[in-house]
Amino acid sequence: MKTSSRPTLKTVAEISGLAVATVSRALANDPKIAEATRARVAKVAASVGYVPDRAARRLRTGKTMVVNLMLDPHFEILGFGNALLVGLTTALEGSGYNLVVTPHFTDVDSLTPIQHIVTNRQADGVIFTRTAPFDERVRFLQERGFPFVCHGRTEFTEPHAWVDFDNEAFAYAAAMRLIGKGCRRICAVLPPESLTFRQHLRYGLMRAVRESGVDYHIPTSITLDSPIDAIHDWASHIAGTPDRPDGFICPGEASYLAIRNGYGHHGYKVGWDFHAVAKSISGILSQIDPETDTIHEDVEAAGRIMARRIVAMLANPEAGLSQDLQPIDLRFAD
Amino acid sequence: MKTSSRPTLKTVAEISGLAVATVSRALANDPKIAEATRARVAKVAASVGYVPDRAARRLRTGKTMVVNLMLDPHFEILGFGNALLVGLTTALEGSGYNLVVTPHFTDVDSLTPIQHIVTNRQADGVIFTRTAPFDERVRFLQERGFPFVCHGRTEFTEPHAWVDFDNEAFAYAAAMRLIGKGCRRICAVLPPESLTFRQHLRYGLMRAVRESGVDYHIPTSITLDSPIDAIHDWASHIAGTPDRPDGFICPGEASYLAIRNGYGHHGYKVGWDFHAVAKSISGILSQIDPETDTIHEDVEAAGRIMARRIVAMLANPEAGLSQDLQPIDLRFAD
DNA sequence: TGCGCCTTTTATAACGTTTTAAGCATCGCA
DNA sequence: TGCGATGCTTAAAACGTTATAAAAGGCGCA
Repeated sequence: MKTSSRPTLKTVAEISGLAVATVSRALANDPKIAEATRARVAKVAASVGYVPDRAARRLRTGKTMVVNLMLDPHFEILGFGNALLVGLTTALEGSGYNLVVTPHFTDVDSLTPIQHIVTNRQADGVIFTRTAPFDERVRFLQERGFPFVCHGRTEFTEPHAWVDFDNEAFAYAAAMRLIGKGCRRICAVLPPESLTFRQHLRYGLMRAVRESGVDYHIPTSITLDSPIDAIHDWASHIAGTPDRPDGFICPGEASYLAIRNGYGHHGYKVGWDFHAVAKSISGILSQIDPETDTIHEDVEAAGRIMARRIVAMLANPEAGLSQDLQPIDLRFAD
Repeated sequence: MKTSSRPTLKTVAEISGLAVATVSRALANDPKIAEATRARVAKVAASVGYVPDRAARRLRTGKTMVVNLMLDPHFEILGFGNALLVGLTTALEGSGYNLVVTPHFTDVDSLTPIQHIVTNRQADGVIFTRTAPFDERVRFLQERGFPFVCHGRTEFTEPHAWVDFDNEAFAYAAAMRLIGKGCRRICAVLPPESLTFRQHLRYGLMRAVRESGVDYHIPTSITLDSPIDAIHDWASHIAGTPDRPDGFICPGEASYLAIRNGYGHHGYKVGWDFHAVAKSISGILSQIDPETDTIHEDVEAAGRIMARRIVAMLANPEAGLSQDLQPIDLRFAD
């Protein structure tokens, strides 16, 4: 009758005059428990506001009911970690799973925090971004049979669950758009070699180049991960060269701005003296340069999908590997 | 000798030939355990890679070792949730506390998720943002004696832990800067009445107005939370009126852009036909309009501080209420 | 009546920890 | 020799679950 502490199975059992075990199984909807009993127990449980103890469950069953998001503080501040998080948390809401967020630095020590989670059973599943072609996290989790969904693909032959934006289609569409506007030399700022989607973007660009015979350029001194000032300076420099690109594919909002301003230094105006197609993530670009062509990547949706995927995998370990390529969403002015 | 499953106290006990209880207390550095034994146990534990089971501990002690961040999906996508998250997770790293992120909609149902956490012991402490003058979350947590740190202050007399940016100083400094540039009518886009920092900003503006005798305007039809298009349209409209403001205080990056573009519609150029001081959060503005004056709010630092605060409060419940006003950081061009 | 066979319920034992109270030496001291 | 301290260790219980195995009750049927 301890009214102050929160109700447990025992509380419900005493009230309903049943054994703890019976209550437990009734709440689990075990068909071996009489229908009437189940209903009665459910009512009592609801009336006292019983909610199962996560720790006790976890201790007993070994299931943590936790999904771990590993996020890289280096890149996710200006990146899309936030929208991803919103998608993840909202989709996880009501699933019983908690999302715990752990920092980990993709470049320096990609594996250790994940190993820790796996070997010490800190979560039932893991989610991460910035996937590499031969990502050691993927390799490790696969060989340990630990559930995970990553944002981005790998080049492993063994299939695994992932969600990805169709960057190949993005780059191709962007390039074709630029070509349609009369661009003769197209430049794409790409992510570093270490990330898989660099290749996807490159393929998209190359396909367009091949089909149209236009010239192209891929900078080697900077990447999407470069400090924004570095991209700016590079753009400003190349704008002064005779073979400066007249069309840009910017797979990120910051890189677009840096390039637009770098060119601006030389008096070149976007939409007039050169063109650009940018990937839109936050949607802020439509405020800054409404006339610039963008293709939207819905990162929040990606988060929702990833959350649903991991929950499905955890509910049913036999669930087939889900692979989800988000189609591009063209938002060109006309 | 089960080599496959992870080591427990029992494992360590068997190896070292001691009782489980002894090992537990040795690892807790209980002085009642002989120094030599403690050392030996520590060595064995380390050698087998023992790491205590969170669930068992939580069940036994009642401490969840979880800090819950409630984030509002409505506002944190374009807001500063991400930087906050980075600050929180990095500062929590190694503290033993996990950060779990829960969505909750500040406007519609601010309290329910928090009540759930408190009454069902889902976390040891709570962190949230967008604090209201008489925030019901603060009231609830205070009367339940549940540890929390919020971003932003309240108007309650009872003190509580918070971390906040000095918005009063920001608004004052911004206004003075605008006045120094010759502005005659200063406008500040403020957050909705429901948020405490609206008043701080207003006080800062009013102080500058009083001291300098300049004219001012506070829009009533839009707030910082308005859709960016609404702000844009409002700016575009007011730019066409005879008493349009010639100086803007923008406590957010998006609002700055919306205003700058709204005025741009009428051919008014920022830095020439009107001036603005914006709060810089992501730092992106220095790319977009390098010449515009900004004052930086270091949200990541706020996150770090909040994390450290809550950990301190949890370690020592007697710890005084910590209140932390982040000073402004002027970054004016000259 | 007695036996087996359902259906429904329950006692018990774990899961890995911390804590309480008790145990066991050893020692000083009478 | 006995006896209380002292210093260290430990057995056992508890936290709230779930799973296993067994018990209880009712019913049909010989």
